[in-house]
Amino acid sequence: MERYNFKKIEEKWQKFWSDNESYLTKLDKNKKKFYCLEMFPYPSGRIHMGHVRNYTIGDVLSRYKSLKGYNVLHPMGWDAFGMPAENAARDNKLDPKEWTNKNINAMKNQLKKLGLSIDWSREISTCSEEYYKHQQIFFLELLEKQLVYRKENYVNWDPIDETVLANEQVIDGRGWRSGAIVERKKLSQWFFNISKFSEELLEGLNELDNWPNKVKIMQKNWIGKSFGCEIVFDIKGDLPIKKIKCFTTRPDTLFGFSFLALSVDHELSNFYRSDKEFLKFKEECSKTGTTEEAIAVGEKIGFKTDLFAINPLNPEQKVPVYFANFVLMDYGFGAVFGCPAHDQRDFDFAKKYNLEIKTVVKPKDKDLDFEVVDEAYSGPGTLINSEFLNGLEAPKQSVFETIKILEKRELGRKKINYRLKDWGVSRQRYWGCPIPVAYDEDGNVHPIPRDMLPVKLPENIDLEIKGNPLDSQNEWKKINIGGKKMTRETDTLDTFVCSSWYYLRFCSPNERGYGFKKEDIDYWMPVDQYIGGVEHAILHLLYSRFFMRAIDYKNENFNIKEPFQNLFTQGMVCHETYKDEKENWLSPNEVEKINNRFVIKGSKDKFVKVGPSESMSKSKKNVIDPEYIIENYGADSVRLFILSDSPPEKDIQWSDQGMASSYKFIQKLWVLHNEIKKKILTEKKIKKDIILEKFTNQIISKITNNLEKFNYNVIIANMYETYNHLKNYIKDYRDLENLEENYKKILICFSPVIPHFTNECLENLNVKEKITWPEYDETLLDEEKIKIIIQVDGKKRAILSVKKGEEKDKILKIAKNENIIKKYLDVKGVKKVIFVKDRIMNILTND
RNA sequence: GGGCGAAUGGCGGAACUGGUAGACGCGUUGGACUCAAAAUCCAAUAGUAGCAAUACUGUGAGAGUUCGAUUCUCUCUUUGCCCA
Repeated sequence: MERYNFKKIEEKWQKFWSDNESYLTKLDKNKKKFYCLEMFPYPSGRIHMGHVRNYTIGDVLSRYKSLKGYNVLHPMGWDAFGMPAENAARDNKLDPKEWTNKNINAMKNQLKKLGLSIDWSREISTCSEEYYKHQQIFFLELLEKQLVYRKENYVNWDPIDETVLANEQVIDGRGWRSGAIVERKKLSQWFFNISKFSEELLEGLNELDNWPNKVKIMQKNWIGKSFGCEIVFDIKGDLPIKKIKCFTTRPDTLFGFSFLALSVDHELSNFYRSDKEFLKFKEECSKTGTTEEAIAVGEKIGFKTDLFAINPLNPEQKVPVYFANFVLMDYGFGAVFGCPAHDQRDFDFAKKYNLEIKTVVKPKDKDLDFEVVDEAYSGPGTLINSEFLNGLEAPKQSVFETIKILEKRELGRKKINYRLKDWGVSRQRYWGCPIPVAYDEDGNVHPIPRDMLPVKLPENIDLEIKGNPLDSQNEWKKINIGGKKMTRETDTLDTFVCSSWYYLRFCSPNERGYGFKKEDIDYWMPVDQYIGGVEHAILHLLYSRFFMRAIDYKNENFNIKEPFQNLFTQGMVCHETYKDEKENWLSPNEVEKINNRFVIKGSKDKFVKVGPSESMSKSKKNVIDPEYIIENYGADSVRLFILSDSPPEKDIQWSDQGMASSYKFIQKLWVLHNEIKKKILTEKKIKKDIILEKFTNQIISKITNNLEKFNYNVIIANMYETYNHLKNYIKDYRDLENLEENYKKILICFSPVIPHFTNECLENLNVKEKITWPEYDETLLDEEKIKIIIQVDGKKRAILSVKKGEEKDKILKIAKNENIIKKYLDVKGVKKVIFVKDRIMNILTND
């Protein structure tokens, strides 16, 4: 017998699948569809273990569903626009397009070596003109529906690179590349009006029964619906602004009002434009950063104006008006009323500027003279020191009642506020989808006519130039629309736009006129199972949910609101981290283990510091290259290992021993297969053995159920179990009539995980017909003899083997005769017997 | 600070609706094969006591519900993630 030659056999089947177009999918209304989608990769050039895990999980599901008779759509594409291409191109003087396409080819080959059941005829790449043309059409449609608009907005500006930075590119207030101190700059930007759908997106979460709860909670928090009140404050002072609007969730604490704080970007700031002190303060504020976290952690500072605000519930009270760094223009109206006693942020501010701290809510268990001293109290309680509001229950009753009073006196009104902001989609970069509009001489926006689409990216451009690369393309910028000279928009779209609709494109990848065909969408959508990393829990998933609604807004073309019916978020692949004595990261292949200690390979005595196991990342060098592993162990072994050690939703530790043992398992299976094959081909077929029949049924049942529940790690255990059992079984039995049939069923059960191996085995057994998922016979799952546990006073004392369904009295009689049970009963005597049929008998004594 | 989750042998992890805790894998130990090693195969492997049968303890800690709790409830500890 030959050793299992994974290289030869895996290549053979991959070629077979490709030559026979085994995974080509066609719309077939007579068949039930199953759309299995994994988040598509960024074409960095090499796949990593995270991809292996993600796509193996999806592939197991796709193969299973396909064997179950579903018409499975399992496509793959490339999230191909974005910064890395631009950076790589600039650093190596390459064309981003070439760089990207080269990477795509390399990664595609790597993915193919994993033996994935992907319909490659549907491959899409978001950087292809064919793809982004449709995206531009969607953009213009959204523009027509007024779901896209332009407004001025603050961005993180890198003054050295002359470019806009995303929040994650700002590290400690400096640009990640240039190291320049990042400034806040106002730019005119394009926005998608996602906030229009805040309520719908929130409501829609209720339909998503098969999404992980934590993802739904994250989205809910992100949308951040809060119930509160809009209050108008009268302003006293020398400025023409006499009223300021404010949003609050706690209008009931108005009697604790001691200052009014405004964002430095509030319209009132216009009156301080020439005030040097104010400008200095504003600059100070810009250093705090724009993230909410930076504001919460940072020191609260303010700039006092000469103005006073009047408490609407107590016109006698005048409080100072400040500009403060912790108030954001994006939230509410850029103005908050300060109630130091019941908000920690306001409390810190009041302490710093010596403002009054008046307690107006007391906890239930405190007296009326309760006073806030060291920290703000924001819990529930009863209103005090609040005149006509006294005694109300905070916050529920008091908020509600206060709003009623404010509304009655026309001082404010009930308002629901959402934290979700509109989605800024402008990026001042080259490698993205051009925004298909142009401006006339007066700056008016004109959509590019459909017949002039796509707006293609100019080629051979110089990326060394600072600033927005498209802005320097003077020739490209010129366009003539309807006889008028215009200038093109030079911003490109956020790459999240590309990934917000790719799942639709997979349904109609070759449709020319429009992004998709209705007929295809009606059949394939929604995605039945979406699989990807939890890091996309908020933005990508929320944007996709928005996009689906936006495309259908005012059209009502399809009834699907939610693109992803089921969501599964897989865990990360982790590995120990290593460092040398100079704190430099070391990769696993620079390290070896000698006498249980890690040393630098070949050095014998240069010890290595072993750090905690962390998610594989290039920066920590704790990566294992999938291609190397596939070369050495084969795709089936990697698939087996990546599923085996942990539940798919949890992180998995990479283990070389684990990987090796998966490889050995395939080899052992091959040995067993050859033994069984020999039996099938040479022995007589005269005995039908029920034990084998039952075992097979049990295994089918276990694997089927575990597949349905995503317990993929348990499936691997089931496979080992099957091997162990079969191996022992085969020794004692010969001339079996039902061996072939049962063994084939078992092979099919293994096939979603190790498809190359099982295909080879089935071919060995001359299987030519199309295989289908085996059914199991429920009646064969039951044993007629079962084990029943006998407890005395709740402690297990014996296990009896009895007929299934045996009656209580009979079992009790047998149990009482068991020496070990007798021992206990003789002394104490029986008080009560608890009996659950086929499960357990608990004998209680007179203790 | 808030929200959500997690905690089971030396390790990763199993355990259906409350009913034999530790499936399966790794590691470890012993044995077989071998001149030897690797590979492979066989066996043992939660802890304590015991030659053994067996007994006791045991699912982060403490309480509760129950004939019976890894599973349900409460409090606490540690830890992870998300938001602030």
